[in-house]
Order: sequence, then C-alpha cells, then structure tokens
Amino acid sequence: MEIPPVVIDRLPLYTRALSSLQTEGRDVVSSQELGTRLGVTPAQIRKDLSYFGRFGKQGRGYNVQKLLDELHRILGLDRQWRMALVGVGKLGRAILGYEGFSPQGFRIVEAFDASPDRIGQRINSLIVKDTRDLENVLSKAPVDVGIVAVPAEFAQDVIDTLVKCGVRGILNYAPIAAHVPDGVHLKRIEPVLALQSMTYYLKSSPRPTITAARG
Amino acid sequence: MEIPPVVIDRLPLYTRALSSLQTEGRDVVSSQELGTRLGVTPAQIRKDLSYFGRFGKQGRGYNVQKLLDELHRILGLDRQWRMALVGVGKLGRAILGYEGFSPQGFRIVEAFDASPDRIGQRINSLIVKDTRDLENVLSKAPVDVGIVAVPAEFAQDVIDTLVKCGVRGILNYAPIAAHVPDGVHLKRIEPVLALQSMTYYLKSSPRPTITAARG
DNA sequence: AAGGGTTTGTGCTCACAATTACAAACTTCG
DNA sequence: CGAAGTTTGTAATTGTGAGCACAAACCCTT
Repeated sequence: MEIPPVVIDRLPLYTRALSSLQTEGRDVVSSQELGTRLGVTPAQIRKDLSYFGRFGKQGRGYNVQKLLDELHRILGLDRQWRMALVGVGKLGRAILGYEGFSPQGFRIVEAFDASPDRIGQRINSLIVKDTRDLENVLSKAPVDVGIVAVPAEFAQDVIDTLVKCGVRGILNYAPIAAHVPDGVHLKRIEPVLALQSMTYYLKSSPRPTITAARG
Repeated sequence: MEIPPVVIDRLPLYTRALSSLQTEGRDVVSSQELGTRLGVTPAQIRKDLSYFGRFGKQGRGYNVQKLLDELHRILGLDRQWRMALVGVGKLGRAILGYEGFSPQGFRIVEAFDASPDRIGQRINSLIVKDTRDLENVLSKAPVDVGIVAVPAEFAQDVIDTLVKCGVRGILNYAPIAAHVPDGVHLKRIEPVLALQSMTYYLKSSPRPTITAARG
C-alpha cells in the first residue's frame, strides 16, 4: 500500500505533540485533544494513523508512550542520522550552530566548502574540508543526509555530487528548483518563498492602525 | 473567485524562474520550458496563471518581463515589506544576518528580546528592544510581518502579542503548532520537521556502500 | 452486571486539484 | 498567401485527500 506523502508530513507533528504530552506526564490522549492542540481534525489524525495499524483503544484513546514509540519506529526516528553540510558561509555557520538537530537524532558529522580560506577552519569541533574531497570522505564515512547551503549558482552541482556519493536525502537551503533522480528525497527550506506567498494575502487588507496599547 | 492556496504557493517559484530567465536575457518563454526548469507540468503552470488573467500568446509563449511584472503585482512584491524579529538568540542573529530577504523587498526593521543582557545591544545596525515594549513600538511604526525566533515555551505568547499589535503575517521558527485567529497568516519554517518526514523514505533502503569515486 | 458515556477505525461522500485533450490563435517558412 | 508547426487557455475527466457518520469496542459508575 502506498501512503500519501501529506500523511507522512503530518506524522512528525504528531510525535512532537506526543512528546509534550509525555513531558506533562500524560498517559493517554484522544484524537480529539491531539487535534485541538495541533489544529487538525480528529478524524484526520485517526485516518492518518490507521494507515499503519490500530494503536488506539475505543472509549479511551491512545497510550502516549506507545503511540510515540510506534511513530518513532514508523518514521525511522529510533536511530541516529548522519548529515554532511556543504557551504559554511554565513548561512552554513548558522546551521552548524543550530541546536535543534541533535536532540532529535540528527548530527552534522562533516562540513565542506570550496573557498580556500575556509577550508581547514575549525567550526564547532568540525574541520571544514574541501568540497572536491567530498566523494573521498563520504566513501569512507557515508552520511544519510546532505545539507546544501551554497550560493544558488553552485547548488545543483553540489547536489549532483552528493547524489553520486549515495546520499539519498537532501535538505536544500539554496534558492533554486533543484533536480534529483528518483529515489532521492529533497526538501527545500526557503523562508523567502513562504514570505512571498504570504504577501498575496497581506496586500489586500491594509496594515491596520493600532487603536491603542490597551491591556 | 477563491484561488487555491497551493496555487498561490507556486507563484513565487514562477517569479524566481522568470527572474533567472530575465537575467539570461530571454524575452519569451513557454509553459513547456518553465515547467521543465521547475519540475512542474506545463498544464499546471498555464492553469495556475489562468486564475489571474491571460498573459500568454498562442504559438509564442509568455513575455518574460511582462509575466514577471504581473506576478509581482499579484503577489504584492512590487513594494517593500516591513518585518519585526522577536528573539535574538543564536537563531535570531542568524536570521538578522541573512542576506536573502532584502533583495526581495523584505526588511527587518525592529528586533526584540526579553533577556536583559540582550536588550540595548546593537546587531546589524539594529538596537535590540525589550519585548515588553513591542506594543508601544509597533503602534508608532507598524510592521507587516513578525518573525518569531524565541524558545518554544514563549512562542505562542509572542505570537498572541504580535497579533494584538495588528501583525497579520507571521513567520514562525519555533517548534510549536501555533494558533492564530482567522485573517492572520502563519507559516512555519522547520528544518527538523522536514528531516523527520524524510527519514521515513530513507529508512527503508539501506545506505549504499559507495562503489567508487570514479569520474 | 448493566447502562450511559467515550472514542476508535473505517466505509462513504464530497470537494477540489491535477491532468488530459483540444479548439483557437499565433508564428514561421516556403 | 497558405500550410505546417507551436503554444495558449479551458472544458472535461480523472485522481486523491479530507470530512462525515456510525458501528463496534471499551471505560466507568452505580
């Protein structure tokens, strides 16, 4: 059976809400409550989960711990994921410094750049290596995911190289519509695109004058 | 007529491809070529554009400049957009330093934080102001978009405040499912969510051993 | 143990988006 | 100018995902 990608995209949201509930010490949660928290209809949650099995109990709901474990297993979050960063300019450095990856099992284990004055530098306990050595390095110590943070004009080349190295997951921060072969999964992170579609809705109604700072 | 949000989300992609074509000196482009570049079917492009008017010419295609202008107008990209950043920790600083916003007409004009040792600091020619003064500051100089880069536990509060200040577009970097009233547009930027859904596809087929670095 | 109250899992329906397909309009070339 | 070749815009079709609604299963109280 083929599971719709939109469903897969929602599962991480569920895991996050479940983690919160777990921290709060909750044992059980209903699709109703989960839905309210996430802004999703309860039916959608139940349907999404039903693609993978029957995890709930009628009259009671879902066991938080059990469902969390199941989702981790389903998504493959029950292991560590090795990542390589390409491009350690401003953006790349920020990504290296980002503390949100490792708690979720994602580790940046290599950093590459093409600029001579960056190669050899140490950033966050990683030595920046030459992009031209990408194939060599990754053949000895493969990674699961490549993070692309190079200027737009080099991005497709870098992606091609990563693919050639067997990397099958790519997180692309460069503002291009990259092409990858079947079987390689690419996600783009582009704040600007998000803004540019948001303005469509903002432009119509004018910026309101603040009535007062009351309260 | 109500235009599907997915259509709106694709328009910025089109503008970007058209900008490239313009730089390359191209006068005219067909939906065919545009589609190949973007990985979208030509029919989809034509249909998307048809929601807004008839911009092409049979037997010829679209005038690059004209279509670009139209899309800019449609999306509201023919003006400047003022943004306020809340949270100048590691992530916030990276956002402030990001150079991809201003070329597209998005300017961060205010920065806020709640931490006393950050308030008053100057970062990139902006003085960090106290989050508690948010309402005051924005009532005098309103912004169009709020960027939220505070820890998860404070994010909803910050978003509520922004909404109260009349901000109707929010870019949320915090890992929470935020709630906003109707009429307020929220987009989340979350690399981790992207990774967590990608792993679903990566986990099945094993990490291939690199055959060789041939080529 | 029995009944009232919950909540799941899922068949069904509906809505909507993607694709197909084609007439109409334009270009180009002989 | 006419015919062959492009390409658009859209009507019609197909495909797909979201929501509804309900039977079945479970909990809890008395």
